[in-house]
Amino acid sequence: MAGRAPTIRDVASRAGVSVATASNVVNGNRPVGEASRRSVVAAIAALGYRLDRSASALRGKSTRLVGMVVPDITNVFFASLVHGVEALAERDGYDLLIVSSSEDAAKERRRVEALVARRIDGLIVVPASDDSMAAVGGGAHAARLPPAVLIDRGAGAPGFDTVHADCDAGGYAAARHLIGLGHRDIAILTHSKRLENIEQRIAGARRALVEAGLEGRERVIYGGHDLESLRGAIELELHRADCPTAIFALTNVCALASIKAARGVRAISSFARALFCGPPIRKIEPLVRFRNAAANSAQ
Amino acid sequence: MAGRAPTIRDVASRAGVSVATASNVVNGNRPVGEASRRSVVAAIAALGYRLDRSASALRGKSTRLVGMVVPDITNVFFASLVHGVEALAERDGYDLLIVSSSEDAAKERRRVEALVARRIDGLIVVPASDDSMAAVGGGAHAARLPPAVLIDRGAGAPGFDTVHADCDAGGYAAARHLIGLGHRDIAILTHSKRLENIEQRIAGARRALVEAGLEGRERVIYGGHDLESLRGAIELELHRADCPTAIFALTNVCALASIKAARGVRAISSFARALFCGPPIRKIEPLVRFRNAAANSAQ
DNA sequence: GACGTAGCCTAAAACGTTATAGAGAAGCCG
DNA sequence: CGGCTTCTCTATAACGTTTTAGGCTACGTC
Repeated sequence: MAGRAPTIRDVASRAGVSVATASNVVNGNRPVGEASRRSVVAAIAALGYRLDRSASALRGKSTRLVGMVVPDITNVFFASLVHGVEALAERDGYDLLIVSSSEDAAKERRRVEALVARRIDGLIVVPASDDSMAAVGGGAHAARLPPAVLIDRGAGAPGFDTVHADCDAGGYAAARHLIGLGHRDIAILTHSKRLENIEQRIAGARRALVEAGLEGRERVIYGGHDLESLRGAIELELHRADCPTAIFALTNVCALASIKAARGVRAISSFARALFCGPPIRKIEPLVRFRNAAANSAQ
Repeated sequence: MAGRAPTIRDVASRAGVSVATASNVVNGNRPVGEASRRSVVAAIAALGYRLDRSASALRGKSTRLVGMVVPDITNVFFASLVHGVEALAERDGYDLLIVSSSEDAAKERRRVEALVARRIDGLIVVPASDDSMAAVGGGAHAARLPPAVLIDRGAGAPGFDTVHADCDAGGYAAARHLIGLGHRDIAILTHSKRLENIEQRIAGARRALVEAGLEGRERVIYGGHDLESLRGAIELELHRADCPTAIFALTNVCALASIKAARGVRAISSFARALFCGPPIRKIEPLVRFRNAAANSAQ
């Protein structure tokens, strides 16, 4: 067995062509004659050659690496974004470097710099706040950013491509829906973070309320980014005598928190209760086991 | 402004030391005298130098890159794993390359090879099947794998470190719990994939049933990996005259499917219904908008 | 004073690839 | 036939870092 992995040099010499030609076969950068191409392909197969992306990244102008920053990979909304990006990246031969900002602008900045140090070809960010990425572009020795696109937040930030939802229209539609169902006391549950995204959803909802003559009747309830603080916040509201009859949850986490809170407030019929509203199952110790490779191989 | 990013050469010459010394200051590889260290640090700050990880990866023996393969990042169980790994990786200065295998062993293999081409320092995999990773190690020109650990599946695979739950004990505990609640007709919902993980959970549950004198009364229901096929499978069961009174859902996705199915089967009281059991809200078009950097900057 | 050792430092050779500049052959046009 | 273009190919210089091998100084010991 060969001690070290074959390099493009080995391929070239076995195929009887220059290193440059071998390289051109591998990455189709420049056209190569049919005869040369064939012998290079054969040599690659015979040696089991694999392009070393580290070297390729250093010398070439592309790393075929895309960086992605999300506030919380555990949130299925962001996970879905990652999923979509990953699929397209794979299709085009890119690999995805995913980092988490934990909704923290400072950490986001640090992580972006780490990605830039990897010479990523492109950057996709769900910013921690609307203006957090603006800071990364500036400064004396600012990280020279690759082409970057902001998703979900920071819509229209100068210097970036952005993709975002029309939150005003969404908020309006959601509120209209609840009003149409006959609700007059609507609570709006959201995270206590100044985000255009959120404010526009609220603005849209308010517009619908005003149109329906319900001006000022909504209550906006703020919680953190975690399920539990949101649940606590909305639960407090649901226990009041004049509790709302509907909740407009501004994000998926808010919706989950609302459902959790509602379960505790009203009775739910027996079958479903047994299934998912019963007393929590005795916490089963995960009983996690570790086995090491040496032991595994020994068997 | 400097046209190109400063290199360690620039740092060294500004600090009046050799490149090797500057490098040693940056990565603490070998001790450096206090005076030299200071002037290097000062030069780094003045120039805004940042280590180029591509070059570092090529020359050095470590890339500070960890690869991670999960079947589906959208599944919150795997997302949580990623979250934990990412946190530790960041703490230790590693970046995480995450790829998705889509529960497909062939794709898993391709993705692992792509990661190896990046010279990752380590590999963490939730295998598509118990033996899918065994194949990657072998072969004539097999990908020379870095230290790798298998999570959740492929427990005890030779050549790998593995981390996994004690599924038999878990299945036993879950079934005991349901039996304790008085259930005699228990359905087991799971994915139709041959996985030790799953089989041991079923075995554990069966053990509990046998102990309770309920031998053979369980029904094992198989669905795919997606919510909808699982929901369809369990719903069929729930509509039978002799429908089970409890479901042991073998994974989180199975549990979600069970809940979805159960909602359609029994009435749920009004308040909760309005919240999350009402007719689905009119699908609100996301109204996604794109804006490009040029336009954003022009404002 | 010779010698060994420890501590700090440097020059230069890698690492495996891609980009550049240009060479040689073949074909076409006047 | 000279000059031009086109096509294929090659030799070689990067890319920015880390590692290797060794050199110099200072210090203690015999």
